[in-house]
Amino acid sequence: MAAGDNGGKTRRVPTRERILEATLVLFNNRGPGRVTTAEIARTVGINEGNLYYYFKTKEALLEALFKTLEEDASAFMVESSSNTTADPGIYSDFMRRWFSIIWVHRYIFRDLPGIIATAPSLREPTRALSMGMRLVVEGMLQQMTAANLIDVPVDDAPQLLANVWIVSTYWAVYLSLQEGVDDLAPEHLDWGLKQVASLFKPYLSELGKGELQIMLDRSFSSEKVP
Amino acid sequence: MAAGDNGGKTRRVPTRERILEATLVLFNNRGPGRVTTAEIARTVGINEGNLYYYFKTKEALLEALFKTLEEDASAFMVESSSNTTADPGIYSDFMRRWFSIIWVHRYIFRDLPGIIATAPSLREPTRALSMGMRLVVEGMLQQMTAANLIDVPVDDAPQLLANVWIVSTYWAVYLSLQEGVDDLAPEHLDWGLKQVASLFKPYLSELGKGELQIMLDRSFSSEKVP
DNA sequence: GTCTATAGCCTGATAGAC
DNA sequence: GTCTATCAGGCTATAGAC
Repeated sequence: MAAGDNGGKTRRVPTRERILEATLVLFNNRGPGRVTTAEIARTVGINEGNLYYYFKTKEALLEALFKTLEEDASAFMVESSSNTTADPGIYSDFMRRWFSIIWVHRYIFRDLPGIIATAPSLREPTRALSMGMRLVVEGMLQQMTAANLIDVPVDDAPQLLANVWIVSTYWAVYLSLQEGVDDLAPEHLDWGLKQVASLFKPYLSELGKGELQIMLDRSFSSEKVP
Repeated sequence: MAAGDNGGKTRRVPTRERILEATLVLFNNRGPGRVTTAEIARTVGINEGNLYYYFKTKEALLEALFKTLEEDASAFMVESSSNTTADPGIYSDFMRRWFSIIWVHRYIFRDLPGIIATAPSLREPTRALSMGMRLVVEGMLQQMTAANLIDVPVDDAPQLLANVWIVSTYWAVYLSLQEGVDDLAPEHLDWGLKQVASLFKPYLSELGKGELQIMLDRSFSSEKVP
């Protein structure tokens, strides 16, 4: 076995990726504004100059991280919109997956105006993401309507869609304030999911209510969330 | 007329107050993290050292500003909970006033975790404020229920209350992203009010729906908002 | 191509002299 | 009430080792 060959035993994670992973954790904990490049380097276990080798600026780091969100989100959107099965369970899965994505990239939503201020290049991409998600939720609503799971008056739909976005992105911040939760743990996803579900609840049919219960019973807490 | 005497013509605003006013504007525009003490001093038209004379640290400035929010909020809470009239219009007024307060102090809610990080002394007060408001909204709900304006199942109430808080504090951030609104103008209050109202809408009685319409018709845009 | 060591530059909060 | 000095810390950059 040659030197440098690891025989498929210890797949060495490339430094670039390790940087992105560590940065994501740090950002999620304290927000980009309160994390220094020195700290990132220290956490990864590399030199600050080496960090510079991969990402010339902090903005470049933010952009690279945002790209991973975009990848997660667009993969998700494609799957969601291509769905045609009649199984009502997909709506539960839909919400749960979207919630996981939000959770993983939650630093973004903590102070969006602040992030855009330091990385103006992210302004349009964030808007596009938000618009895209709105369309997906809209499509989901239409399918649910067709499946007799829900009935939302046309007049109420726009506000409902906006509220879904607001609550699904800001429940984490609310929790940290109201409940005094500092380190948001995966089990709090349950709480957030319930909040978003409650927005739909008044409009659900009996069938829809049963489906909702199924979703809430599959607790996040019992799963491994990355 | 003696020097320094202004003859009651130009009531001189104390420097301390001018600092607080200017800081509020700056914070609302860009968030405390992106406003420097130097800029505050420049805006007020005083020296940075003079600013230091009134507020030893940036944290002290945040605390003083928060106190003004507390004053607004507690005055509001007292009035709200002491109300006993049967006029359904008070619920409209209630929401409109609370919304005004949120608007005036909106910098607080932009990155609450960040603010608490730089001013840990605000941790408990912010929690207390949130809890207090929850109680007030809860009381309002009970009154509305008694007045046959609304009927919220007991199971739904907790989530509804949390969503009211989340949407009423984060609609502004949503707007700046989704609509690309940078400088949030008072007329956007209408939009936010509609969002919060839509949370109650499915639970309203016919009487309640009429009342809701009255509230929305009194547009913020046509008023002077401080 | 990957990484370390170190330094320069700049901003911003604080403090004490006036 | 004002001005200037100090001090810390963060981001960026370069030279050179592996």
